[in-house]
Amino acid sequence: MERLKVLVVDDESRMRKLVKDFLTKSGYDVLEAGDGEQAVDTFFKEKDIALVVLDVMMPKMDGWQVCKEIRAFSQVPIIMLTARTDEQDELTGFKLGVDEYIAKPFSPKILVARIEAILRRSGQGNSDDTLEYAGIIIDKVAHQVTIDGQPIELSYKEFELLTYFMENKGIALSREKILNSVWNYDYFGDARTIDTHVKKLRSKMGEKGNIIKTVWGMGYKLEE
Amino acid sequence: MERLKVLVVDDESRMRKLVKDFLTKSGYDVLEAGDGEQAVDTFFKEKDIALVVLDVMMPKMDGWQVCKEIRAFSQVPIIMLTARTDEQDELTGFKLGVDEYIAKPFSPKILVARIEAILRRSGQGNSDDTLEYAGIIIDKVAHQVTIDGQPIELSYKEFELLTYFMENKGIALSREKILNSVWNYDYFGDARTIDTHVKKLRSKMGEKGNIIKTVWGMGYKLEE
DNA sequence: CACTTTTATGTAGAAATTGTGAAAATTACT
DNA sequence: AGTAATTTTCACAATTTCTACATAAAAGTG
Repeated sequence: MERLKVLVVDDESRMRKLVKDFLTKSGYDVLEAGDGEQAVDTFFKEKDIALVVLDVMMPKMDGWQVCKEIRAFSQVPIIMLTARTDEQDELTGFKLGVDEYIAKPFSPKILVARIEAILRRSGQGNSDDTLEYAGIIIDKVAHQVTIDGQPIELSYKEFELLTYFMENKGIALSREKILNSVWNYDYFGDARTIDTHVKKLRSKMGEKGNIIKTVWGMGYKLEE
Repeated sequence: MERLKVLVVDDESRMRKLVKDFLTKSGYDVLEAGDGEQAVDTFFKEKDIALVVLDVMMPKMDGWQVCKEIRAFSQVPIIMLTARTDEQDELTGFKLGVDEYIAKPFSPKILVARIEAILRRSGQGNSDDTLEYAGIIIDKVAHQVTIDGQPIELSYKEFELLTYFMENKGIALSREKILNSVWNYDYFGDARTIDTHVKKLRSKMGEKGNIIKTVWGMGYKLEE
């Protein structure tokens, strides 16, 4: 299991160090940024930051601005730190999609607790863990599929199979290939078991089922 | 190897810059346009744009309109960005021939992934899995043939046969040779079965069918 | 032009492949 | 262990593709 990355943005290096120590001890990988621009740069250079802790008051680019820039591309959870308990700020923050709002000074313990709560809640809401096409949404983390908003129940294999199709839409997949990818490499059974699974998948998918096309003499593919 | 050109259209320059940075890093040549009119101008001035990333909401001319104008002349893949998750929008988009639909905010990583998937699918990706000649495109991976942009349905043997012709265009192929290449070596049936397949191929290819010439007393060839 | 050879085409039956439902085997859950 | 759910196998039906064949059309030959 990989450690989750947290980006800590504050212009005071002492502050960053304190937070970093606590988070590192709690099992996170911590990246630092000393100002807003640096924060945005780091965020988009590193591609899998799980959460951002963001101070409001900073030189060059303040926290609100950083938040906006990040939100234009990402739903990553953001925790805002502010010295003031100004209510107006808090409102602005929620409008921008800030997930939590912690007033300085705060205890590092609380910060860690909040971070863990948020990550648990969002299921480490990495949007790369979802596949979407033609009204079919696959949530790999929750192991859940919805079609046009309606959740459908799939068995493990069915889920794996549909995921494989979605990850390779438009590509004709031979039974051999499917077996090697979805089944374990040590499977030596009948390839026709795929047919059966495709049949069940199609029927469970209702009228969307016909998106899985038969490529005669070859295998199957998910239509584009 | 030449870099593929991607046109990014958005009225926010900050947004364009971020997308551009990512795409440039991923090996694409990025052109920018700040509004719809500029987008259309740029698209038709540059003649080999491989893909367009298009924001819906823009001044002067919105994304749908730009899409229409481009589609009137070109089948270039289009990715639409929209802030709204309005389903109606999505429907309109697909009717206009939008290839992908990404809701803002999104992660640049996803955008790049989608772009690469689309280019790979449309065969423009840097792969030798596609054959192209005279408006006929064979996508070996998808096991799919398009003629002047229109996909046509071929059976397994027909697909193999056309692929063989395309790989040997301009070369007169004896029935013997064709049998040995397209059919299994243990085939001992009538060589005249090729005639039947050629007939079906020609008819399925419509007026492009006559590109397969008869070499009297010898076999067939794909005209060069 | 008559004649031979070769190719084109339509059709029907053969062969191959996939769809389907049910039963058997395996796995997961109390 | 007992039960339910899932996965796999299997047999046969349905479908698609392939091939053979008969006849028509076209091309070459003298």
